[in-house]
Amino acid sequence: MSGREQRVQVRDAELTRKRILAAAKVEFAKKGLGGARVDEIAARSKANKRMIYHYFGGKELLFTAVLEEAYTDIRMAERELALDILEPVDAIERLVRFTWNYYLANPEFLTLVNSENLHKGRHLKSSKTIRAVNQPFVAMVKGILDRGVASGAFRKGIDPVQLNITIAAIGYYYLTNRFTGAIIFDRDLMARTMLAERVVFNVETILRLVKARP
Amino acid sequence: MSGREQRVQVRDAELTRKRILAAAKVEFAKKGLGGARVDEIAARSKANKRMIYHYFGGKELLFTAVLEEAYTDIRMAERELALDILEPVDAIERLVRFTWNYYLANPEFLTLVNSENLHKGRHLKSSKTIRAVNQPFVAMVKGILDRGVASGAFRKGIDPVQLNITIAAIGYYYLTNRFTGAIIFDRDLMARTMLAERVVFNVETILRLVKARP
DNA sequence: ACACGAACGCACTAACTGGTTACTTATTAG
DNA sequence: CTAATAAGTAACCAGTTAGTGCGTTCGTGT
Repeated sequence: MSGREQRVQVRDAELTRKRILAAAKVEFAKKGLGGARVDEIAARSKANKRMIYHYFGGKELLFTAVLEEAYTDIRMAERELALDILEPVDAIERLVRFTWNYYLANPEFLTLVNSENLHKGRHLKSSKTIRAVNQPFVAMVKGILDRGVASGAFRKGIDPVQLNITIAAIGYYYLTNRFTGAIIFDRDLMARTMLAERVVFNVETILRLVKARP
Repeated sequence: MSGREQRVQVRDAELTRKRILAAAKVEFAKKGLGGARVDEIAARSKANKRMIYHYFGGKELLFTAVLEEAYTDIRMAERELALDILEPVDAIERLVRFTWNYYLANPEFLTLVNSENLHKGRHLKSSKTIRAVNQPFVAMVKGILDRGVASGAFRKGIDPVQLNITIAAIGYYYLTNRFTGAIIFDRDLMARTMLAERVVFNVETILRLVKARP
């Protein structure tokens, strides 16, 4: 029982960077870019504030890094769905369910995207990562749509961009606006039954939109 | 030409209050609750900062007042649509178009709602105004749906709350996330042709969802 | 063993920021 | 006309807040 039982200080640049990024994601998601506090991120990550400037260069650059990571994560998860080997109808339904579940499990993603749009996309405008990571996804949805049209399952002339936006919209809006929604509709929108009802409704909405025969 | 050509100081409590409220709406919509600055609101409204505390009691209470006004405005506009005297199908289409146009013409509404949801609906939770102003609207959409089912135009079993949310969602998401959207889809989502395409798509989405026969 | 760069931490600051105090000026009831 | 009240202002304050200067400690290549 010697005196020095203090935590042995281990230096790990990559780990510290990751701790800061994780703490920043939580803080930015909870308070927005304007409301987030650099000191709070430092405290939460158990890193010194000085390290934030060392690794990221400032609050705005840290925010950019958080956004890039968030988009990379969702697109990586989507890639694992392997939608390109499914029947078109199944692929679309799976994408609708996945999108819903991802938003439900990662609500920070929604507030981060909202924050970035409040700031007119300024942080991602020049990001190579974002474009690189999103293009394959958009192309894949177009692929599903084309296969569906070819097989006669889907009707012609659907813009893949509009479809993509709509699939995201019906899940995203319900969840980001769940607080004002609960007040306006006087219901607990996060109750199990309501959530279950919503996915079914969303799948129905999208399938009715794309299917050739109802 | 006597010396005192200075602006004759006119005192008008109601006008000052309105100027503050209008300036606050702009500032909160642009920067969010956390990013908005009380001094900026004072400057923009050409009122003394002290007046903000005099009329509203503080930043958060001012934010609450802005939100209440924003919701009152949209519901007032909706009431003027007189949807209850239209054929169900026309009423729904008109509502979809109105919602889209309102969001397009009043983008502050979108960011204000986003901001309030970032703060978990804390400012509107106890607001009587919000509930009072929204309930007739929700009831009216339910009315349209019931009439449509009765006439055989709409299919049975559609939850009016889910429909309401969906109509808002497909317009709202496209517009609030237009900046990240433009980056991801590499298109100007605000171009005339894209906007026109979107309303058509939205009407199509909702009509396919509610109609009994396609 | 040792030197050197990278990781880390303390303490500070200049500019803010929400809110207030103390005071002046216009309006109006009687 | 005047006293009371409400509208309006300037200056200020205490607490934050993003960002830094500078010194210390650790790990590693030689």
